[in-house]
Amino acid sequence: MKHIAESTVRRLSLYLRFLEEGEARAQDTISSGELARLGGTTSAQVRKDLSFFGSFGKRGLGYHVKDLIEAIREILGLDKTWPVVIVGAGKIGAALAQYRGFSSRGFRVVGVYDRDPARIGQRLDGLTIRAESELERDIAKLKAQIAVLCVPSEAAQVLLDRVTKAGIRAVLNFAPSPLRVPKGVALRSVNMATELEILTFALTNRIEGGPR
Amino acid sequence: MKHIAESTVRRLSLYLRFLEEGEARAQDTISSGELARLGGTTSAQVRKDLSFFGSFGKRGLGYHVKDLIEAIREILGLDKTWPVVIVGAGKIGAALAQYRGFSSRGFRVVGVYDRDPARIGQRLDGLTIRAESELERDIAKLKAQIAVLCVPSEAAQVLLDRVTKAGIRAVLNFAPSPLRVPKGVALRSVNMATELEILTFALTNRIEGGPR
DNA sequence: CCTTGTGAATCGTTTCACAGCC
DNA sequence: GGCTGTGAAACGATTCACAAGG
Repeated sequence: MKHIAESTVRRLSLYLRFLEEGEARAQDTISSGELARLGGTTSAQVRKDLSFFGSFGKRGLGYHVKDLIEAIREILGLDKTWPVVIVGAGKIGAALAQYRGFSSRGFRVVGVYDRDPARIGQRLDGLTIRAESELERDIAKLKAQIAVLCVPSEAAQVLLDRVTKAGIRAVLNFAPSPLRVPKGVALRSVNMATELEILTFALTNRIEGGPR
Repeated sequence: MKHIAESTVRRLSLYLRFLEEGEARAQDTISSGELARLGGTTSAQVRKDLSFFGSFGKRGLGYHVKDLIEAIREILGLDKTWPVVIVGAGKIGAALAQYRGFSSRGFRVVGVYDRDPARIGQRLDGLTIRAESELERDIAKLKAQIAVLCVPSEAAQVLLDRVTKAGIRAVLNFAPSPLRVPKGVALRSVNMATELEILTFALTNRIEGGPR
């Protein structure tokens, strides 16, 4: 398959949200123009994004909402439930472990891990915080392929190496340090300070910060 | 000034981090090649990024670490302290209110707000959670220009409208719904589910793409 | 008419390559 | 010799515009 830009995938995720809202309102079909208006893009962009993966629409009519939802779910790999482990049960890790937005979209947090004995054994929304030493065994047992890293910078690379050796193939990192991943492992990093800095750049340069 | 790409600003934020690490190790100068290696990009990219804003290097030598730190801080608007208000003191809002990565980089959380009477008055790391009704008065009094939105989707647009009317000019949004901002207000949204979906897309579509 | 799907054109970003300076 | 700064070339993403189908 051709290479797909990250921006395309991000927009597909957005379209999916609008489609689900449409489905909830019993909307039957939707045009590329309407999706574009909702998503702040152009109809040509919507059609191009979808056309990478197939022909889902009907000329003169638009896209059938339910069919397109199913198609995009399959494209994004959301047609199954993904077990996710959260590494680090500090403030951010604990918040994410209880975040409803994950479970409502095909992700299931199956484990939360920390090295601090004071935290191990505490309960978070139906999950018990476990010792970091259990990570390897649990990842194998639970067949988890996705990890969310919420540990301090100093620990991030070591833990990333450990979880990828144990079978994790995708990592969402919240530590504010750049990480190296083995080939074949997907990595995304969210750096809160960088996000704020993009805003202060916009403020000091009086530029508009576009939607992401 | 010419339009600067978001990717450029993001890289500047990254370079700044490496430069600060270099400064801590008493490193005097750094080349574009070294910055590139650290940041996973190319030396030409580093030089191009910097050249949008001026000539900071010396040919044959590289960049003086301290000077470049100062220059990038000024470019990003980090040469002053920005008061930030956090709207919504749920799990994510509370975690961010206590996040050390903000305060260590020129951001000062000056207020945390919630509408839930059970939360109002609770203390978070030296701050007292205040009533959402105080937002307008406090934003004016504290001259805050940046808000971090950590409220449920349904409330996000209403609160965004309120804070922008009160003087906020940049918003970092964690609610998973698209928002509209008035002209002249910068907005960035971080959607945790979308980040995970980009990862599941990568996992699902790893057809070709090299040996493992 | 309406709207999709898509080659072609445009626009923006990254990489190349080298002149200029330390 | 080493490294920056920068036009030019290459690459990639978005927008245009239109043929084709409901």
